[in-house]
Amino acid sequence: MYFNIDPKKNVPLYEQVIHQVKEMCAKGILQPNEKLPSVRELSSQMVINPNTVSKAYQELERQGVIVTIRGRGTFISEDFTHTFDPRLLKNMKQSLKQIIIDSHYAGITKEELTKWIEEVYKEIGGQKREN
Amino acid sequence: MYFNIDPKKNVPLYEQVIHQVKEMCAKGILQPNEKLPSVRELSSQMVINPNTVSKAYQELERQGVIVTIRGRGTFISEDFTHTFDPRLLKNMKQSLKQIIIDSHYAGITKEELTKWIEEVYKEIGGQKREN
Amino acid sequence: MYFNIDPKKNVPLYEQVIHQVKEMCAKGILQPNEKLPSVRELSSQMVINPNTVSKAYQELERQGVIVTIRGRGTFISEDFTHTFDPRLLKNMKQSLKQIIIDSHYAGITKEELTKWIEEVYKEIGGQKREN
Amino acid sequence: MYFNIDPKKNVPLYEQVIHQVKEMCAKGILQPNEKLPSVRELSSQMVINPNTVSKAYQELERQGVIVTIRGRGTFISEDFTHTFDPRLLKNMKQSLKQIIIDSHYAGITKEELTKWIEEVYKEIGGQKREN
DNA sequence: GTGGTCTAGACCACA
DNA sequence: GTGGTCTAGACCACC
Repeated sequence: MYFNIDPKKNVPLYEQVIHQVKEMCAKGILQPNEKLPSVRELSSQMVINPNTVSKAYQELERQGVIVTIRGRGTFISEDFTHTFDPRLLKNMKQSLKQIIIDSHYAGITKEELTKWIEEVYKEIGGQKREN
Repeated sequence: MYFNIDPKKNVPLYEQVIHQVKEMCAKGILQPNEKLPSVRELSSQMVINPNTVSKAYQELERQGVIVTIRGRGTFISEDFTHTFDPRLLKNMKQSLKQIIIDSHYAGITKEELTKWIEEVYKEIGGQKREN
Repeated sequence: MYFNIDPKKNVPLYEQVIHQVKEMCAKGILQPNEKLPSVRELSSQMVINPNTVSKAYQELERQGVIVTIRGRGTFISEDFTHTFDPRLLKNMKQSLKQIIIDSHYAGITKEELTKWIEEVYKEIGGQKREN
Repeated sequence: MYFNIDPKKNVPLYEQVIHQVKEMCAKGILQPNEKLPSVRELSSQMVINPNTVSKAYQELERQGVIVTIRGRGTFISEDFTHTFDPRLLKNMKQSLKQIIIDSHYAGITKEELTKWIEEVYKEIGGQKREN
């Protein structure tokens, strides 16, 4: 459980935590039913405010990525169900488009970008969550 | 020159303007040396504050997308030169990774995502900026 | 942390702030990782509008001189990396040429001007930033 | 008489004209008593507004670089006398300091900067105005 | 507490 | 007419 958090980035800390957890799940580093560190543990380990970790956990739970069982702790959820939110899809599509355009302005060719994407899928490929 | 701005989105207004201009340039709707609407014009057209448009224009100029000529107005740059900023590249790569993971969680397959990307490139394909 | 701002000068206030911060960094008065006064603090201290300070800070961050950490404040960067922007170089060269010509018109000899330059380098010499 | 004017620069056009004239004088391209093109001539040659040229000429005359003789035209002044304006000196010194600091941030060493200065003096060296 | 965004409205320099 | 700067004051997200 190593977290890579950079307060200098303009991405909010709590979002970085969310991203990290989701990434580790996708890569299979975190397995379903696995226990996550407590809010206090994680916050002291990362040297950030407990509220920040708490907020991240809440959002992760809202997204169905984790579940907290009162008195027992927080766990990776066993049964992740995709939620087809059309607005979410639209947003992702738009973000993707924006990145493509920006990369285009930065001189990145379609081939390079495709290579990047391949790399990401390779990292998470063997551990595809298919439930 | 139709702009689509949504004040309800959590993306800042001025960034939305930036995105739109860059997208229109990439698609060829805006051609090099073409005049953009004046700050006041665009702001009244979009029903937003002139300062907001101004901020967007200034950032676009910083990125080299447009040039402003004193007392005359703002124009699409004719000579866009890519700047290889390693930090920028890293950020884009990370954003891309995040979108892929999020899309993965939303149940989007690699094939679907690749299709999306193809679509974007098709839109901007014929008008590739090649300087 | 004493700032000298002159609203009567034709140099914009926010640029004066930028210059001052960069000068203090170069002289070693401000050290890497040191915290800068908050936007509100500095603005009330200088009796200028917070937005003006904010604009200066944002530009300084863009230049890599400072970093802002969300909810914590702004700090002098610890790792300043030079960016070789050819346009920037050209501009500086031209400004320099102009000053030399103007000083020439004002009757300043090459020797005097060289002495001025020596003085500036002496001020910042011992504290050279060597990222 | 070739003028190099770039409306895209953030330096006002009329200042660019002033700079050019002064530079050409310093280099000896323009000699004392030499006639300058009329406002109309120059403005049409440069494709800029006559008012802009006029403003430049007025400022040049104020600085004593040129003289206009009603009905005859505008000429490079024969007897240029240095004006020791302490405020002007202070401003130049400050501008110089700022350029040095900025160049320092851009990774330019003292040696490089000195070389730049040498080059400028070499250009204007043989034609030093000493009256 | 921090900075970021936005608005409204003013003034100025430039062309 | 153009964009640039500055102020005053508001609201928000983040920590």
